Amino acid sequence: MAGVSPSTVSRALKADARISQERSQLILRLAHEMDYTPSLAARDLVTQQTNTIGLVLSYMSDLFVGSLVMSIEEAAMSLGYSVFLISSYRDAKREQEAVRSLHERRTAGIIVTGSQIDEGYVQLRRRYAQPVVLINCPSYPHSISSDNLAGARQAVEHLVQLGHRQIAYIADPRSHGANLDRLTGYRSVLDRHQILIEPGWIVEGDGTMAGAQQAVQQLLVSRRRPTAIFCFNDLTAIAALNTLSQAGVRVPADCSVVGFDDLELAPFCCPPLTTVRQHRDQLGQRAVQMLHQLIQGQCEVQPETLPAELVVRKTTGPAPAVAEGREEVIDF
Amino acid sequence: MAGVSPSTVSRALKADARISQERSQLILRLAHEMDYTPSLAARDLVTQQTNTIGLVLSYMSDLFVGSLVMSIEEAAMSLGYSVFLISSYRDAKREQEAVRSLHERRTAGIIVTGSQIDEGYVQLRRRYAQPVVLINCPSYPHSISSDNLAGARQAVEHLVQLGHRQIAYIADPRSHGANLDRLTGYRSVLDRHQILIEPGWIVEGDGTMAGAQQAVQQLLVSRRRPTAIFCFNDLTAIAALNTLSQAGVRVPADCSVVGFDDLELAPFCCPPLTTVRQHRDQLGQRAVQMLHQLIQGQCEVQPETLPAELVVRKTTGPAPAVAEGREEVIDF
DNA sequence: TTGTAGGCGTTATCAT
DNA sequence: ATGATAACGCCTACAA
Repeated sequence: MAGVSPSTVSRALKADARISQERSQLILRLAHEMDYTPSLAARDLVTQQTNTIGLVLSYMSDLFVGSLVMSIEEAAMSLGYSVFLISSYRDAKREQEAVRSLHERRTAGIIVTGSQIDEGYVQLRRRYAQPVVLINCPSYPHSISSDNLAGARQAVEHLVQLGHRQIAYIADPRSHGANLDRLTGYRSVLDRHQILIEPGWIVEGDGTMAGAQQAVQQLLVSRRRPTAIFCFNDLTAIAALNTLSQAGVRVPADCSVVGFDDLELAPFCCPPLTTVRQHRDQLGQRAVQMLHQLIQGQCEVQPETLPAELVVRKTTGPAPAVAEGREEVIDF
Repeated sequence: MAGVSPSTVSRALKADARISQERSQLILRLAHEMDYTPSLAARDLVTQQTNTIGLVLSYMSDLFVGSLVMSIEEAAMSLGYSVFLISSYRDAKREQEAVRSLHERRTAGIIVTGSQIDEGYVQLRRRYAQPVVLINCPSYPHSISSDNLAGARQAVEHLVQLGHRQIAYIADPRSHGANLDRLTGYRSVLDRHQILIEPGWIVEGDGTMAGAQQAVQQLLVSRRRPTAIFCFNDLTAIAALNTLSQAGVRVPADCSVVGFDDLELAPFCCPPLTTVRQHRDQLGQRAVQMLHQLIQGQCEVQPETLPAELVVRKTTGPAPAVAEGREEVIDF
């Protein structure tokens, strides 16, 4: 159309140095007029590189994941990558299918969050050429995680310091890695203080808020009601807040509640939620940086753990002074 | 590797009929052993079609968007499409850049939600070959929208029926389309009932919860406090609930609150939130179906509007009996 | 049932 | 500074 060879057009479009001004101008103008856009597929094919990274995540509608994705997108963009997202719905099959399809797309590398496979990637790593970085799976060599253990410890220690001895934990079985660490942190603090955990005080939701609600209801009908609840995450805590309120249990006067994540929502709960902050922006940023290093062939990257810290707001307070000793006799 | 021609391998991999069993088996086995995965870029290039649709959205961390994306992904998958997501951050420049990059990727079609360009796509449509479907922009010929107008009317009518005469609206200027419709619905109901809207009763947030909080604070210091607040969306309503509670205003005794969206979160607010339900699953599903029709060359698609209905929970109640007549004299 | 040949749209290499 | 040529990895006729 411009009466020049494809090579010349190619050079004009990518602002190659060795091309005359006038030709370049002409070609650029024509390209604009006819709305010509080069085909990425063709370019990727000959270049043998897609500047795209794959991101596998659990659910799109998860607030934690949502802001994580934003930080990943931003970091990726600043390094010149596009991001291709796939949801796994916390299903191992779908997760593997997602990774396979990213392999098909020849993405430069993959970030996985909320994995159901976890260490399984050490094997996938050999089969597939693309490097993989996991978020919140510290046992994997290439991973970035929040310090779930320390975060949970701070939360529970805070409750113990407030005088609580009857502390429950609402788990999320779907997030086994993070869940296990938080549970371990919970247990370790209570152990250290020689506080017994009643069997019925560790309850499980199903991942939904309705599930969390049911878990709280179990707690409410248990023989000894806990005076404090440590929740796997903020959404669980919000469900707890609501359920307690419906049951006439005042927070924090009758029962304290602690969440995990520190979503944007947390300060706007009623009352504002005490929770453990995860630095989602740094998690995403470091994950992309690590992946970038791996893509560039640097193999000596170390797994990283980012601090998680307690943010005290209004859902935690002193333990209510109930007849505790007597009840203990009844229970055991 | 199998000692056969590329065509044979190609046929085996896509289960072509005309190939012998044994060869096919062999090839499939070898392919599996050496972890061979065909290159999508090469296939797309020769096939001249990517079975991928592009999805441009405002923010990943928006709960409304999140569940919309899930329904879109699901519908797309069932029709054999992959989905490529890009965030626009409600910025017109980034939105256009997103569309350009999807054009580069030769996606089969594009869905846009939270557009800042809106009707601008009627022009883009000619320049780019890919069909575009907009969500919540009823003025565009190819669009699926919730009935924002009717939804807002139901919400405000509900408040009027409860005796409220001093009703405020918290707007979100970033979502101009939907915001305008909801504002219009709000106005029309009050007009019909010949209820005057105090100038200070239409306030704007900045899209964040903190912004919504400030908007509510403006309302609280206004000369005549509203007895009810209609919020642009649920997150705004949650911020309102919190701010009112902090200020010692009881909901719904002193002030009623209505949201919009009916997020999963809504029933778990304190108190559970009265809101207008948008059928996000249907929005997404219909959007994909419409796009699919356009991709297949059917041009006679009509814009669609999906019903939005009020869900009454616990944040709305009878208007408090204050000395209203007297104050009116003071104010005017 | 299988192989051969051509081409998808781009870039890289080598000439000119 | 520009053009010709080959190649990227795959698919689709067409021929055998």
